[in-house]
Amino acid sequence: MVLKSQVEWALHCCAILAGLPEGRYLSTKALAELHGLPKEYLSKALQSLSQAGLVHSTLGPSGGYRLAKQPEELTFLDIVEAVEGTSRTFVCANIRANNPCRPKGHCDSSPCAIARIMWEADEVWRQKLRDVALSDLVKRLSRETPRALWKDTFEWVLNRAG
Amino acid sequence: MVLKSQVEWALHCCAILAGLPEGRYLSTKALAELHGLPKEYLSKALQSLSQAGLVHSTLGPSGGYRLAKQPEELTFLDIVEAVEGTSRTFVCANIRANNPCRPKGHCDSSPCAIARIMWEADEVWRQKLRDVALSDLVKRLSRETPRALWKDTFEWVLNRAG
DNA sequence: CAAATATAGATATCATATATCCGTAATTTT
DNA sequence: AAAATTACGGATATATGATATCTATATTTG
Ligand code: FES
Ligand code: FES
Repeated sequence: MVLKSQVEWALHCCAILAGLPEGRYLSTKALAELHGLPKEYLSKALQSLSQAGLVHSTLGPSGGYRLAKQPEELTFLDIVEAVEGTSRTFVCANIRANNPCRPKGHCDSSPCAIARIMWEADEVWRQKLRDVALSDLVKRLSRETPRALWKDTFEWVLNRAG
Repeated sequence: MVLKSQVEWALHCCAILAGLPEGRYLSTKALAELHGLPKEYLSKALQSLSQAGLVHSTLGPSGGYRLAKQPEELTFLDIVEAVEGTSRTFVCANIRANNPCRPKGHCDSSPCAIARIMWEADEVWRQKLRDVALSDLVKRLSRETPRALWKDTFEWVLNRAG
């Protein structure tokens, strides 16, 4: 059970877009080059972000993407779910219903205990991701990235931004 | 990103084995019938439990499986990881290394901030599952299952147990 | 008008989950 | 001793989803 690689891509891209000045846009092509990713496929991830309303896009030359909200208001969970979907990691196939001892016509009222426990674990996972804002990530990255690389990247992005 | 259905199967089977009297064994065939599952494939899940040391098996007629530990000492995480594996849900492909602004020969010391955050979420998920013992599940099930069905199932199992 | 862009749909490829089948060794029952 | 039953491992088949590419279209910039 592994998250799609698009999740990593989306997080990196959002971190870059968070550093973009107001009103500027960065294209799929630039984001793909910056991260060494297949442009066409990365495009799918960005479209997911767009459909989820996390980023805003414009067409034409000098078009591309920018964040639709402030980095403080975008959570990890927003980004992960935009790409990965919101469904739970555990699905209850209700195999308890196959018990041959079961009286015929018996109907289960509530979800079973197993599923509830597994879903609680899913929920703490989600809550943890909800507690981290995109701005928190940017802070950490700016602290951990070598100053020169951070500056060069910022300039590279501004150079490519429409 | 969905857990394999074998995870559900393994949890149900362990819950049944937890009710088995000391020294008795229950076969794959019986467990498959009880849950309406394909015997050959369920066998793979049970083999995973066996390899992880969660259950003990014997060969021959009247052979099968029993728990290798007390239900209080078996956690949800033990069972989930035995079937699903212990790898994390987020894998860092280190695409930050593809940044064209990066000085050549630059080497990353620590894991990146994104991966660390995602792994923290994985860890709270695991911790939540570690906090639930198999005995807790059995308690909940005995409370929520209709008394007659609970009793009939227990008898059915004893009837099939070697 | 020409170039660049996002978007959607179609398609291809690959990995994994799901499922079945068979052979072997061990054990119990007859 | 023979026969039946079982766990186990390996091989194989099928279905589903992830990964990746390609094309066509509409929109915007210059
Ligand atoms: S019946 Fe199996 S997890 Fe709900
Ligand atoms: S470099 Fe992308 S998550 Fe680690």
